[in-house]
Amino acid sequence: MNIIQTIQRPSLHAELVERLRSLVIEDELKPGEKVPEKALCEAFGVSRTPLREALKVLASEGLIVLQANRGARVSEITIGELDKTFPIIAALEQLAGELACEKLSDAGIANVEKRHKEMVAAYRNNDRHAYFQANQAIHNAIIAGAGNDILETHHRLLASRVRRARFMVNLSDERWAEAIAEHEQMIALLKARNAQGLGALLRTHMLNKHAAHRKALACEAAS
Amino acid sequence: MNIIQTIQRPSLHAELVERLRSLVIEDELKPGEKVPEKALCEAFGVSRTPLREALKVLASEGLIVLQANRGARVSEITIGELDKTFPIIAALEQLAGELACEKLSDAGIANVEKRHKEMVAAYRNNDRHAYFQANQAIHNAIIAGAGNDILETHHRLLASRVRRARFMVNLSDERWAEAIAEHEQMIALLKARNAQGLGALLRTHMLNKHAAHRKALACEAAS
DNA sequence: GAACGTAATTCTGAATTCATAATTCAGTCA
DNA sequence: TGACTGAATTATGAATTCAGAATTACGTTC
Repeated sequence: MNIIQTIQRPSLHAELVERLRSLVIEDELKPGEKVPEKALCEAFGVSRTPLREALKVLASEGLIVLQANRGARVSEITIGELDKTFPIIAALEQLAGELACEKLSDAGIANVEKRHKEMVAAYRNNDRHAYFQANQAIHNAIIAGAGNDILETHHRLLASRVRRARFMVNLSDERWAEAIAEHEQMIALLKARNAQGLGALLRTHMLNKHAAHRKALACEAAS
Repeated sequence: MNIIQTIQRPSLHAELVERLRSLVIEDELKPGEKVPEKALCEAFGVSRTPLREALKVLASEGLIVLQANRGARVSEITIGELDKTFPIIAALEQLAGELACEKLSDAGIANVEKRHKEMVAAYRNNDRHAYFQANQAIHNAIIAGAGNDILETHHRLLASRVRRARFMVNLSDERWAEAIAEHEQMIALLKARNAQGLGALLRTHMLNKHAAHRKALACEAAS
């Protein structure tokens, strides 16, 4: 009787955590905005209990902040927060890169390379959205390739806080080109199974991304 | 009017998260054990609602696992989990070491050194408990010294999952001596403000600790 | 007309209640 | 005796209710 899979109907609160997280990450709920408890309950067709349970989880992840007796607000993403978060993501990606070099199968590497080609194509077509998607997919594939779900979880938590920043910045063309070049190198190092090299590159790649974001934000603040 | 601090009476659920986390980390609730919802409610004198909210948060941290319609259990800490967690902690401590070298004040370094001397004293007296405390304090001081609260949070989450392993292992005398030597080096590098060096040492220190834990666990499993 | 004080309303945190799923246990039959 | 069935009990997930805090609306006073 191992054929039949166990039926799993996810609990309401787990479902709500996912849905709400998406709302925040996809910028449907904007930073600083109050989380409309009642409206969300009606929208999702659930009572307040599971929704509030979900809010507590999101708060522990740092995506929202709870104010005593004043409900929840979507966390503001400040430059200071970016400065704290990017280096951590960089450190985790370094580790992921080292592990992925050892653990990723040849098929897995081929998959990364395929994504990379999609990304380059998107770059050539000036399609920022597709570029972003492919870029995301590559990083996720490497993280997943590390075969460490705890690492993956923490990376996802941190990345989700920073991802919203993409709504705020427009990266320069130079940085875009530079990023492509770094990705080219990544593929090469991955194919060569150069763990230390890939780890180091992923770290600097992320720190470069951080610098680019900082610069873009400073420009926008000035204008 | 910046003098008066805002009065903060922590919400029940926040309080409960802390208390329950302690119960798990201090091994009052043992891995695999069912979390007795009703009993805890009575013990803390609260209703199920805030307690269950706290359980959801703890579950998202990975300290407990929720089984649909079958309540919560304290997560088992497996060797596989240690293998996944230690490298991540090592990577974060590396980063923390690099940052602390730059940001820690001279007074902060002096504090770390003081803790270190306490630790050596505990080592000489063969007082494992005091040693453990001082060791903990040193690592926490370095993490805090990095001045990155997000890094601190994630480190704490990961460390709490591994800390319970200390109830399972008895480290060898050789490893103990080795750890002391590594700590001596740490102080030296910190004083020299050698960021790269300290970072690298913290990482290998943590990986050595991992290896020691692995070895001790393997011995116990064999016996 | 602006500032303050008070009442009404809304919202939040937590307790309670309710429906349902899981577990336990007694009874039946092989 | 032992395995299976089904009722009784218990525990869980979620809705509802309730008390109290915060916000808003309104009236009063200067």
